[in-house]
Amino acid sequence: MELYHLRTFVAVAEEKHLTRAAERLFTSQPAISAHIKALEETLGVTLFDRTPKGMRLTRVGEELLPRARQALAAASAVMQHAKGLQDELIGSVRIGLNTDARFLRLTALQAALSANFPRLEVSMLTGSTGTNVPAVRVGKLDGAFVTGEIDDPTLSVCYLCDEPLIVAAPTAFREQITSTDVAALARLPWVFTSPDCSHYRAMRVLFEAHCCEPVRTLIANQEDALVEMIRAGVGLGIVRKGALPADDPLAYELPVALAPAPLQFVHLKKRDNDPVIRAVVQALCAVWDIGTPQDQVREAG
Amino acid sequence: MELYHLRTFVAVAEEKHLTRAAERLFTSQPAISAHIKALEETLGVTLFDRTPKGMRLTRVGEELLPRARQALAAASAVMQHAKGLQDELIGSVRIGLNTDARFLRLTALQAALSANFPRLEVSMLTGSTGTNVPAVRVGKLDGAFVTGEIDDPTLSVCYLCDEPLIVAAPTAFREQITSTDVAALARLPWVFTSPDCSHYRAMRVLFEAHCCEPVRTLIANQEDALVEMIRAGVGLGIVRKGALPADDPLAYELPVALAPAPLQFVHLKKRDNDPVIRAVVQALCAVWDIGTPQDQVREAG
DNA sequence: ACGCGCCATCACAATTTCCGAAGACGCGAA
DNA sequence: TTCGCGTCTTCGGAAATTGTGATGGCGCGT
Repeated sequence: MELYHLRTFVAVAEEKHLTRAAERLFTSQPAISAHIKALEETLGVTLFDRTPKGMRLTRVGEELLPRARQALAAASAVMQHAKGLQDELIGSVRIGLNTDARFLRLTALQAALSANFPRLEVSMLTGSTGTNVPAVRVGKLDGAFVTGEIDDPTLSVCYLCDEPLIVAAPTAFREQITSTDVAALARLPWVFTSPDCSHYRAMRVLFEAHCCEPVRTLIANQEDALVEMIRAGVGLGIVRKGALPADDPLAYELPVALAPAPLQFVHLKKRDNDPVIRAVVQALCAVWDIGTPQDQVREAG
Repeated sequence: MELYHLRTFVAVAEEKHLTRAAERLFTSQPAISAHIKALEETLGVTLFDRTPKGMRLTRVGEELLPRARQALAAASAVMQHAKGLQDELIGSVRIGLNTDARFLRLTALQAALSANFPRLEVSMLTGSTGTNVPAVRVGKLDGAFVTGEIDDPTLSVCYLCDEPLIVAAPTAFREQITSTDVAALARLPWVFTSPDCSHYRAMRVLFEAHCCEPVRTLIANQEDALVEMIRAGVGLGIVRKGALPADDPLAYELPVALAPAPLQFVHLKKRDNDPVIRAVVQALCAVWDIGTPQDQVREAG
């Protein structure tokens, strides 16, 4: 028994004629006849009395008709519900973070997403550029914030802004620091970031340009931890300019030129057309006030 | 969208593998794949995430699954209900009567029918042999009691018993009746039945055998009316033996030999295998204590 | 008696569905 | 890394189902 049997059953019961039911269902009268016959055979009952004036429901048919309608309505409800769902974005998205929430404008992102896609569940998961990239690659994250150049052909990258980086020094070091010559600074203790972190790369670029290697004092991979270490006098470090207040009494910025690091959002390139990804990218573009996603998403490498 | 799409959808959702779902549904795996693909296309949504380990329900799929189950259950309810109905006799049957209820053992017939077929609606409609036969022929009655030979190839006849017929005379006529010679009796007034009635034929047979024609005084086509006329002294008449009490003070039986009239039940021959007809015939056989229906139903003519 | 409308049946065509094989892909073990 | 395994998808052709138009039977009304 299939739905078309029931559709035909109901149509014939309502029209009381195979001919009219056939017209209503845009098919031929023999087809309708066959449907009814097949249905009667599989159900093992007679649904209609055949009269010269048409088809009249049997008592059994009368009992079965409302149930057939109910089955059709249930099937229709599936279609209906699907129709309602097909444009709505439903599902979950896991976004990896690589620095603090405020800098990433997460509240605005969340607001934009929940306004446009109220049924999308968003998970913001802390991490770092170094951990986020492989997580996106293996599907543990749907997308992630990263800093610095990404060189992976399987990823799509969406540029958001440039993060200015600075060399920060503890106020306690002020008298030891006689010049901002990099080679001289390299002899002082430095707070490292883990190789995961994008700042690590900036640091390597800086010192490799001057052919020197700083003393590795401590490793921190969380920006606020890094800043705290610097302020506590553990050593110098590279941080986002925004992470260090201008009037901080315990640390200050050294006038060393550092290339800014680009803040970006990455996701698997093969999911470029995934509606969830498009939704997130669209929200990001609104939050960061950049153009249409198409203009901004470019291939990595 | 057809039911098999939903069946496959539910099976795949439960088995989480096209392969296993295919086994469960006794079909091939590409067929299952096509079902899901077609369903997703018609619904306009993605129901499953394809993973190397199998199929995982999408959030949308999860929302749709219970509704799909509901539709299948509703369809199954139609089947179930039909199964329950297919052996039960449902409908109505109209039976024509040709004489009084007690003689036809109607209470016993009704009891037998309602015991075996509680959902069968039985209508007992008064009439006469002459009106019943055409009513059965055109379908106004499903079956009827008739008396006398029926000569219609479209009807099936079920013999029930012989009705003894008698010539009844008013007690007031006793002195006028000097002999039981039919020709002499024919000169007295007679209460006729209508030509519809089976007794009419008996009367014609009687008088034609003696080449005489009685005086037609009155016509009654209801047996109790007939008896009342006779008892009132209107004339002689032919009645069922049981319709005239042996000790009736107003009428008595004349010793005239009359062939008994067979009481029978007739129905359209083409409905021999109609379950409703079979049910009625079966009940009649039980009530009249005759053999199986097959043995008793014989062709008319 | 005839035409009309209804449904059932038939043979054949159109469509759909199904199947087996081959391909793509990710995963895990060697 | 490479191979084998299991998964789903796709493909072409076969099989089954469904649909079509013509035909016939039947009852009814003109």
